[in-house]
Amino acid sequence: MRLLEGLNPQQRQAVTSPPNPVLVLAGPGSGKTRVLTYRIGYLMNHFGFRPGEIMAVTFTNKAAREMRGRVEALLDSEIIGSNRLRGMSLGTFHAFAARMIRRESDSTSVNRDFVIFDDGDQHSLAKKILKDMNIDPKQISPSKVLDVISAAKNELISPEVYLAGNYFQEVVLRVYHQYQKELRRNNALDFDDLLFLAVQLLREKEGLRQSYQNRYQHILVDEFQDTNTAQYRLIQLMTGKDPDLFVVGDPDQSIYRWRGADYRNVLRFQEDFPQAKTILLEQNYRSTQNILDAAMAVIDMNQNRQRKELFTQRGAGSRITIHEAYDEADEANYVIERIAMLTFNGEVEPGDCAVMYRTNAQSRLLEESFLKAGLPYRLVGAQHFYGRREVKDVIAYLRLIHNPDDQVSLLRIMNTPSRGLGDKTIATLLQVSEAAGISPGRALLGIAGGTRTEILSNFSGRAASALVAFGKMLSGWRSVAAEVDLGLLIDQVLRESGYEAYIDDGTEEGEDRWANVMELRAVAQEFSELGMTTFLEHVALISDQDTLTDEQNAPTLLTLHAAKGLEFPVVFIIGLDDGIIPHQRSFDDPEAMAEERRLFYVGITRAMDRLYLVRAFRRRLFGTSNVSESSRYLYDLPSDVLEGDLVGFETKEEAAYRRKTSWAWQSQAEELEPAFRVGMRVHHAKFGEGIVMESRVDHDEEEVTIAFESVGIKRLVGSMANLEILEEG
DNA sequence: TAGTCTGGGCTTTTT
DNA sequence: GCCCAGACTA
Repeated sequence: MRLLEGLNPQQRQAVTSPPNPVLVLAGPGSGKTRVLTYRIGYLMNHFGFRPGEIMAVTFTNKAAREMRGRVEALLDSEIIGSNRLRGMSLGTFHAFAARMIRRESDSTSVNRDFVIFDDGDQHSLAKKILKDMNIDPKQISPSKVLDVISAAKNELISPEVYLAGNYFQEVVLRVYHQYQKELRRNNALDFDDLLFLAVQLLREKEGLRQSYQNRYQHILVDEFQDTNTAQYRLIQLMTGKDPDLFVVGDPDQSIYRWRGADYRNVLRFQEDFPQAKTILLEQNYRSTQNILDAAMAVIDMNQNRQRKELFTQRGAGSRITIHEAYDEADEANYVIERIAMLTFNGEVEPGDCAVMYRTNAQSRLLEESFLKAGLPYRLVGAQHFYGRREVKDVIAYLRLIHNPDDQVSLLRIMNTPSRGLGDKTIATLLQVSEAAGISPGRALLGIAGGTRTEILSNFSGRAASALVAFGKMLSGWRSVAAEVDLGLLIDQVLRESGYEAYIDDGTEEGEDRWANVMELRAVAQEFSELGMTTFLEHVALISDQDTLTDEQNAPTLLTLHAAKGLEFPVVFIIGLDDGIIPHQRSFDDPEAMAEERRLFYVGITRAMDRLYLVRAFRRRLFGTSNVSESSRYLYDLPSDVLEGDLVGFETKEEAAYRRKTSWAWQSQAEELEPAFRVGMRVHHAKFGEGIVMESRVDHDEEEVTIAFESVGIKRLVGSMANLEILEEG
């Protein structure tokens, strides 16, 4: 069969397995997407299954899109023939669950217009609940509580069965109850609810379960190591007596434990399906052998794992460069210089390069250096498009039009832009609508329609007319929403709400914001035919990765987490200092430490040709600059695949000695003799007289902290400030 | 009701 | 050192 020609023996074995449970342990770059797509093709082509009988689940929209494209290409190609993809379920767990719930909404606590609450919505809800319970959010943070609630939901623990063992958990339990109640009142679900509810539906409704089991004869799961209990259960409930389950994953790349993912589901799978065949994919098509050797040396230090011997036919390739910069600014500059050099020689394109880091905060200096050098870059994550205030505002307007019970959206935009509906008016509205047993959004509509005069009587003249005006606006939008397409609706909302004037205020920032709103409008326009429900679901389930495009030929900046699943010819991993990689927060938890190692492994294995591991001798953390230690992982790398200034010339002990004496840097950056001492009286042209509180020599600058009599404490650069010493102190 | 001040906290964030 | 949220003030 020609379909199988391009596959290696292990891939072929996986693709052609009889329709029984199969577990594919796929090393990085081993062609796992290829195996999945070919498996789908083989199921149809060889076994003759219809696309409607097949379900393939991924974790990200991007992965789903990619797989769809590749299956389509395979089907379109001469290998298989005509396009027969119609009817196949191919998407994320959450999208699949949302569709099921929408269809079965009659048996749930929400109706089919439900909205999906994102992190921000969840946060404001949790905060409100804590406030209502008279709990200081500084004592117990809403996000911590939400984390625990999320973890419970991932483990399929409802508030009814949640067991509280201490005061904090008591609070969690009470918030959890209230939180679910509020979600219901908002006709909303959070991400975790989607999975939980889908599991509940399948569990409780035998007919439904039967029909799903009958429909989906073949289930394929990508990134299986990232499944949580709810997702595992969902898959289990979907498989009938004679399951054909094809799961692909790599426990070594499990980096989302803290989100409930449990790579032990791989072991559970082997227990639950003892007949399952396990296939190892070890041949790598991405990286050079040096990179693979480094990766294996790192990951092999983890215990209790199935080892994979990664190999490639690409040859040894370049050595891995280890570089120690002086400090984080120097680190950023090194990366940019290197990229400039590589691209100048024409060896690589700027877009071939990626810079990876452990924490988002590390991107700032990189960005600054890129800007200073006048070079473009692409940043993944952080303030992504759909997280921007103006985008969320407009979406909130749409959500409210779609679902007037959505109180979180209402509160977000009710007075944005300000229209005379202050805190007091809003608080009263919430109170009286609750007393009337309706949502505040419905109350507003009632007021505007003149049917709720008793509610209106609670407000003074000015507030009342503002409420009526807003209610009329909302009800007007609701009636046109059914008639005009999304783009026109958005235009009308922006105009009538005053949002256009509010955001496009003539400043440069305002222009940017307005451009974002127009961008959103363009996306909405594309959804005009599919409708508001689909559009809102799309924006709720979208992620950072989805907005990553290849348009711009520029280096990519991203976290190690965001890098999973991607590959680049040239990779820089920065911040290889103990405390950053591995992160100090993980130090006291062996499981977390194992995950840090996997994270580094993921980073290494993104590189195709060149890998740079960079660290800083000095690093500023929480404001103070400290001498930092090399990441412990650097010592695990085999020296014969390395080159650079940290290789071969020192052991751990020598490194420790060097740090203590810091001789290495004294030659490069001559330590400045401090000119100012604590207690000195000084005079400054503008600030007048003051006393030196602190003086710190950092690299080639002296930073002096001075308490001025007139303006208070200022921090100045000694050589620049033109300070006159009045008294030696 | 909007701008300014202060204090705490600070990892990752597929959906 | 920097950002965000909530308090405070004009």
